[in-house]
Amino acid sequence: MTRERYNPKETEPRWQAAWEEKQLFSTSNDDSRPAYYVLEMFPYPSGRIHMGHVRNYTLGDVLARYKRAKGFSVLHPMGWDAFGMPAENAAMQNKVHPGEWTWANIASMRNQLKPIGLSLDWAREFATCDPSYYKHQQRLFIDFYKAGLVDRKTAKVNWDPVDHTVLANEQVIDGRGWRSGAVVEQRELTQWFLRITRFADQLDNALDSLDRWPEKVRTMQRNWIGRSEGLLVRFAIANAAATPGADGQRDLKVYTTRPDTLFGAAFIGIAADHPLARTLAAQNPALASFIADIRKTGTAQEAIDKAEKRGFDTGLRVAHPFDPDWTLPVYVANFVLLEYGTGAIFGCPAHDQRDLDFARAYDLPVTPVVCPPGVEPATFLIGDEAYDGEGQLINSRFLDGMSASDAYEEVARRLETAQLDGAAVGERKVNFRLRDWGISRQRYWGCPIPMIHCDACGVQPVPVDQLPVTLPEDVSFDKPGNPLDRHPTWSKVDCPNCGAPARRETDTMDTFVDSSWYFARFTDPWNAGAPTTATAVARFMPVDQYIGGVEHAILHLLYSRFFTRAMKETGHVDLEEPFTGLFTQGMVVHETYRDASGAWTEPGDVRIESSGADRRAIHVKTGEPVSIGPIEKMSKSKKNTVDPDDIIAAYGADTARWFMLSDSPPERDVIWTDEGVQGAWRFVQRVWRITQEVASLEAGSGDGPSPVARALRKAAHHAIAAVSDDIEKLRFNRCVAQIYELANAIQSAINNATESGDGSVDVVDALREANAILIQLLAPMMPHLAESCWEALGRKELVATAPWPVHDPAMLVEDEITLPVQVNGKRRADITVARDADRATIEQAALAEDGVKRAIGDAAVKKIIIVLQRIVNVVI
RNA sequence: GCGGUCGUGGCGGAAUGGUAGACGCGCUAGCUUGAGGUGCUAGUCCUGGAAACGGGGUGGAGGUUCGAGUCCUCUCGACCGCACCA
Repeated sequence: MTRERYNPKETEPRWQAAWEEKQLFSTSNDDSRPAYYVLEMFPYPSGRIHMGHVRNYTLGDVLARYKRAKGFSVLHPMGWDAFGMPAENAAMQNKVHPGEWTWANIASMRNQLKPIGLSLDWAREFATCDPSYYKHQQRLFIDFYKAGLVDRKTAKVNWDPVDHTVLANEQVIDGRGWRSGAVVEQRELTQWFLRITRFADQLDNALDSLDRWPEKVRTMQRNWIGRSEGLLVRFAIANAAATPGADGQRDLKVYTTRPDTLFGAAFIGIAADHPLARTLAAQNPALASFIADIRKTGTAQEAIDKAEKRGFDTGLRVAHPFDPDWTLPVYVANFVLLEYGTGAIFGCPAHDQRDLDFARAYDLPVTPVVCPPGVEPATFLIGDEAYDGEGQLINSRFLDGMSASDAYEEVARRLETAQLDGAAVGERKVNFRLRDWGISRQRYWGCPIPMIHCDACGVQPVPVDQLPVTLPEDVSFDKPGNPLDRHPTWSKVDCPNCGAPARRETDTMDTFVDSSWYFARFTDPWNAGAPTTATAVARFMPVDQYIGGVEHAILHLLYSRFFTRAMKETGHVDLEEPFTGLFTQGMVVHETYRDASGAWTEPGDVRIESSGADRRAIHVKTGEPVSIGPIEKMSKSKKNTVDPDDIIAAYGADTARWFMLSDSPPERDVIWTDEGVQGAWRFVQRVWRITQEVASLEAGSGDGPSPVARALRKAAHHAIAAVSDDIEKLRFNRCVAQIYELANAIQSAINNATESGDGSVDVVDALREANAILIQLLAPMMPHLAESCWEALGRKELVATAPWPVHDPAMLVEDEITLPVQVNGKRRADITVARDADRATIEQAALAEDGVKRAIGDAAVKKIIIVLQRIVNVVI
């Protein structure tokens, strides 16, 4: 029989309008049902949605729709991470105001997003560049400031002398500004910092509790925080008077995680920027020129990799803490970092590779003090490799014979009690790699830092009732630098304290600040008086499932975790961890194509021909062969992008969503292929056809129970259980497989019924039930098709409002089960027995099988292992 | 160098320690349909055999176990992250 094909172009907008009209996805803050918060990382409004967005939002949407059907009040919002540099670059290139550009992009991206059919609560939409949002961010900043969580200090920054702005480390490529190409300078600037280090220990410890986060992300954060336990040791300076520039210097503080190796010390290294190095250099031209020289070696990673260990003997000597007569030379060394620890180290060449390289270059003694297990101490020598493992202490006086960890404790204990100038020589110290978060940016298109500089009163926060500090509209981008800085009037303001003329802060905030609390704002974006509403936060936070790309594994997620703690401390939320569940999805990738001249060729211009195992690509216009290149992340430069608009126009949103979900596990990359999309398209049509056939079936003769019907019901209820479980675990590719299996089962039952004429009442009933279940199970993934099918089944309400089907456990229980029978672990036969058959019955049945008899042959049966309802293994 | 993830058909991928390869793509054959992205049926890990029925098989080598893709040890390879952090 002929049926009309399913036409998404007609149905998809219709169902979207129906959902909209009934406001199905707007979430009330007063709802007695349990809440569930699904959030995908909000997009930067670049102007176009790409396939990565479609994948990200589809994953979240499946979960949102499923949880809604399970009876939760689901919060699933969308907004825009709308501040940032691209808007300013566009302003410079096209003479369009960053705000205008951004809002136009938001409008067009919203229009692209809507046809995907996502169940989003658009009533909560906001953009971070809107003063109604950043007003509250300024309030948070001031509250943090008052709580001592904000710091203003000088810091070394990457300065682009052409663009007149600070660059983030990742914006410096081979020592040059990524945009201007100018050689980046290191400058000391006074900057605003958020004191993330105050929470370093908490941020590290709490990672253990985030058991619904990928292990990988937790490890990355742990490394980034870089907690280490060690000892601060003060070395007395032995010859201050004899060293020009060292007058008054009494001690030098060093941080070490290996106090056990103290007797292997050969030298002290200090950073080029260490205060002591500076004072010494002021009296020592040779040292000054050495420092200037090593500063020149680039900051680029490659340069650091290749840099040789270099040092300069300052002439200064310090005394060993356990032996005042033993002095160590103090070097300025290029591999010692000022930013970590105290900016000074003691070098133990035998047990640290860097120190060893240095010692070899400057001919310093290499004394092994930790002997590896099983090695004779007398013969233990260090060659080109330092030994950093455990072992027994040697050449270490009172430590000799101890294990390294006991020696660590012994040294720490002794130095904690030893005195130098009235203070302890040693102090246990937990150190972190994590630095405070510098948020000052010399840019226009960001959230203004709400501070005022007064000559008399110093730095003053803007009074809260004067917020927001809005960005001026009349700015120009024809010159490099920060337009706020050169605006004639904007920065002029009266000091809130004394009323004298003062100056606004013209730096704006790093855009990572904007995204560090937006998830909390979504719980009540209507609150004009405060950033958050306690009841709304309590209702929805933390986010139950957060979904986004792994590229934000460190910065965004760590900043958000910090912000949540800071907001707790300032009374804006009552929780510490913002995201209990985190999922990092893979990228959308595609084959690349190049024509004969080597030019990248778009997938739309390529036709793939295959015969057998051969795949060849041909240019559709020229007919010339095209070479198929590696599969890579979709990018404009390689022209291997597929435009969501085109796909939706050709196949509809459901096909695109289904394919995204079906082909790969969500955490892995998915390869976009035209064949795959067509397969998804065929399945859409197939579901539609099946539904129409089932809907038109008329119950024939026969009213007894049918085994066909029973098998179908089992398949359907099994699918309910499996799909539900897989959605909970975000294993959508397995859901898809389950749904295919159910569709196949329905298909064969239909064929069976129509061919044999066995359309008994029971079979038709079972078909209708299974078909309804099929539609409901795929509804979270292909919501439009599901509505159309639901309607075809004669249902009056929307499937989007239908409760999730519940499986009947009785349907999953088999009366008879088929057990594989192995002989010595190899399967030789199957037996079918009653579900509750006892061991003796099973054993008898197993040994009666021909295949089993043949495999046993003349051998004696040693043992028979029977795992009930699983397997039988005969051991011979 | 350090840390993490992962190696399964032609491809994407399934397998609470219990029948390896579900499901899809592709391919093969037959039927159907036929002007515009068809549909249905059967087959598709390798290998011997007409078949029945065998042999082998989850990067490699060992081990634990009645039984290993799964657990353990070593090893090879790929990808990702960090990288002079004392």
